[in-house]
Amino acid sequence: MSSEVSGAGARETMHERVYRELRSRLIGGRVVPGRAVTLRGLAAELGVSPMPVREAVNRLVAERALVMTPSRRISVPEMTPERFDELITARERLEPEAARRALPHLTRADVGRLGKIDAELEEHLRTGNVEGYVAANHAFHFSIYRGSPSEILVPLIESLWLQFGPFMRIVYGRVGTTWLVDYHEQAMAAILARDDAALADAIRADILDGMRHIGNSVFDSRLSPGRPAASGM
Amino acid sequence: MSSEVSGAGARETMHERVYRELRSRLIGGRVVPGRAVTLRGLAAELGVSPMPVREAVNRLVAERALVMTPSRRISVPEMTPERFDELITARERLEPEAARRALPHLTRADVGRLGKIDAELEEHLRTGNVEGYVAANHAFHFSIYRGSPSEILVPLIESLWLQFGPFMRIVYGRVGTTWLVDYHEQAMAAILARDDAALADAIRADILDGMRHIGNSVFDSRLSPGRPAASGM
DNA sequence: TCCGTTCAAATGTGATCACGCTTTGGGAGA
DNA sequence: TCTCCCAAAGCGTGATCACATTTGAACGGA
Repeated sequence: MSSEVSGAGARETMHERVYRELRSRLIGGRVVPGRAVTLRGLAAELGVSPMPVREAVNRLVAERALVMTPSRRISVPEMTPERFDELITARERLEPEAARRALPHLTRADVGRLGKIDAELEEHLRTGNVEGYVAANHAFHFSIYRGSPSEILVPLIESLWLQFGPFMRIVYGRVGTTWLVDYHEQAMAAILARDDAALADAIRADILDGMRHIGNSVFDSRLSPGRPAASGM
Repeated sequence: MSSEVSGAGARETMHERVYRELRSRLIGGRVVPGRAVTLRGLAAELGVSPMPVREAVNRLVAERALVMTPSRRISVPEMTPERFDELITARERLEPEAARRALPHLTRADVGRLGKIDAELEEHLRTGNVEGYVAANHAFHFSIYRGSPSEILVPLIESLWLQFGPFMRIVYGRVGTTWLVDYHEQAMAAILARDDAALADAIRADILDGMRHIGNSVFDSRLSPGRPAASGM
């Protein structure tokens, strides 16, 4: 009778709270790649003991959202061209399929919500609000994917976004938020038309076009998906 | 100077050892879905304190190889038709791509090794050695995928196999190990021919054919990939 | 015989501490 | 001024304990 009615032992643990906080920072690009983090430091910052932080960080390391150096130090992973290329590929393979599977469950009302999110997204783009844009883009994609209850595909995709997050920050700081080709509207139209192939294509195009644009601007071009850069590193 | 030359702090932690042990049990199907596991129980069984077990189990929960009930009890997840279908889809989307990317790095010597693994695999099939078969099949696929150093795709695929493992045990116990259509030889031929499309097709066929056969025999047929079963649960 | 209550055992969670290793910063020597 | 070295601080790891909650079975009443 404290505050929740759920009753069925659904109380949130502290390490879950910490996990969600760190995750939100990562997806929102509010952490700097390469920066080292420490259990005691995070614990002090979040006002908890090192213990829950340990569990949350361990989980993020397992999801490859954080990395551990050979000397067991924790840090936000740097993006390499190879990693970037693999992430694009994984997104391009999984997200259109997730969208296709969600389509039968998406209603006209869902499209309405997507339209609102997309409007906010463009507003953030106009005002140069990077964090807002990233959050809205995340919301747009996962509002689609989560249409179908998924235990595998959507968590997999979330882990990919988690790995992209810290990189996005750098990217948008560098690229600005200018290009904007609107595959989101194509996606919404495809949902209304119940056309799963068109929806998958719109998602695929959104990923490939956006990511390639970002990758080229950061990694000195010449990074074509499916054909790894032959250079060392 | 103790035993390893690496020197650079590469010593293995206890929770890593526990993680690898549990992981091996899961992939090898040496655990029973639905069975509850406890930290103290595992700790006693493995001769360590509950602490490293806690970290290993948390990691496996993060990878969805174990699940946590709402009342925070740990157990090996049961397979549902929906989960099964999603796992097939994820494998079918990721593994051919991983193979395609590995192809440029695979040598004739690698194919030789694959041939040896495949021979062992068929021997295990003949003698009805389920664990041996599962291990050999795992070795075959990942010997291909790991041709290319991968930080994203291969770990993703490993997590999928981890989720399949406990199910396989039941499956092979029920189906026997009879059907055996050899896409593995097609894969090896494709590697020798440097034909990435053919390699991807062989992997895809191996996955879809094998998995659909298994799924049909366990889930009372009528489960076609990409078209979720409409029944409740 | 069946169902509800109760109570002890067992569970995951979080805190705290000790340990070995790595990092780092300052001082001694050239 | 530069280099080397050593000591102190800081790190992740693992052990142990207290605690709230959950489980499971014995018990008593209908």
